[in-house]
Amino acid sequence: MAEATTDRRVRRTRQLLRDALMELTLERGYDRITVQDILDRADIGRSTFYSHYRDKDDLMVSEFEALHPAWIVQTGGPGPLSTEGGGLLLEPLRSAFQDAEVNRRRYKALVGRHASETIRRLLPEPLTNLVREHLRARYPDWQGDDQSLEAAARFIASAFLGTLTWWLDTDAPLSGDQVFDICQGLVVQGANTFFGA
Amino acid sequence: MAEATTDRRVRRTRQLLRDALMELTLERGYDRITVQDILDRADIGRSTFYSHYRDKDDLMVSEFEALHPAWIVQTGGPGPLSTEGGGLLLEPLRSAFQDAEVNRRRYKALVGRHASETIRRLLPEPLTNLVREHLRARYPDWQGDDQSLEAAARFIASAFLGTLTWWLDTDAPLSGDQVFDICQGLVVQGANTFFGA
DNA sequence: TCTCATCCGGACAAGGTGTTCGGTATTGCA
DNA sequence: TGCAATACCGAACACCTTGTCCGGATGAGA
Repeated sequence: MAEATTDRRVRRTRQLLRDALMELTLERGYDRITVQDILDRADIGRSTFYSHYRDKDDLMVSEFEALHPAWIVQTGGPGPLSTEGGGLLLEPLRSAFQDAEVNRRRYKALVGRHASETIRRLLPEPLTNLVREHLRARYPDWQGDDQSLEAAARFIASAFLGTLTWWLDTDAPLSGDQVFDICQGLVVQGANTFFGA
Repeated sequence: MAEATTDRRVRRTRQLLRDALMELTLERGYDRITVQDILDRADIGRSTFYSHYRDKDDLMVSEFEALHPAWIVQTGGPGPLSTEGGGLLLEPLRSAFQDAEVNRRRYKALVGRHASETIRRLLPEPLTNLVREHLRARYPDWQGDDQSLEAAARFIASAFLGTLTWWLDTDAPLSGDQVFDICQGLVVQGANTFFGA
């Protein structure tokens, strides 16, 4: 869990393991990798691996947390802080697509179709939370019930996440901004109508 | 693969195995089930299992194909056939939500959060195809490029699928029609704007 | 230089997978 | 009803992967 260490050997070992995991995930997909494969690729002993990580999933989660994309950090925080900066709906999410464009390989290994199921199961909830609070802040006068809000938040979050996944997996010649613009354009009118703004 | 058999023993065996798989999936989640668990629950011999199915995934896929929800059948067919019957956008998808409401347990085991990763990976593509052809038929005059259409189709398909999954996993007191109405309401204006209709 | 943490690597048990085979029971069909 | 074909059983098997343990070697930092 704690990634900050002073010992050079520890940093080296963990870096080698994570690099190997990323490479292998992009080559074969996460679930076709064994711990031994990672060990061979990283040239690290078996017992050493288990002195750092509980299992393959633990290693992947550590890589996921090391990425700390903006939209995950935000959801971990207490406040919504998602309406400031740009008047357009869900504008803060744009940075996620821009970030994904820069670190495309890493994102593909983590969020793509062949990523770890553990990670992919983790993603919807924080993203939905982000969207929900954004909607709450943006449409404060809306009077609908919680279930409808939850459904709408989930709807929008799934849409963005699914599109991000698709974009990472294909070789579509679209920039992160372009993809985000499409997503935003598809949802902004519907949301305004739905929430009566 | 071929589920149609005349022998009563075969039908009985396969039915017992699939029932056991469904029960166990709802109880523990698909990936916490071993083949032996299924065998114990169904009271079927080990060798018998492997004479019918390649592995656990194969059994699950057979259950998935046996369900044949309307929207999967449609995608398998040649034509789009998705604009007829109801003028509203994506109205044909309503039947999927209604179907899911009737067969809630089965859908939850197949599409829910703890369903088989194999199945969950299978779902986006046919659903995206359905949506794409629907959009093509509905906005024939649209002049955009293929990549944008693909992104839009993926966006909408992910949104519906994610919301369906959420709805199945929670105990939200919403009917299938209500959830579908929310989805439809959120996307119809955006799509009309996006496709310039 | 010296102490300590880390790494190695081989061995191990445990658990799951998929196959094989001879014997038994049930089925569909004539 | 009788019979040949087929399906089922269950135990054994080899195989793979996982996670743990150990003594000894090596490298880091003070």
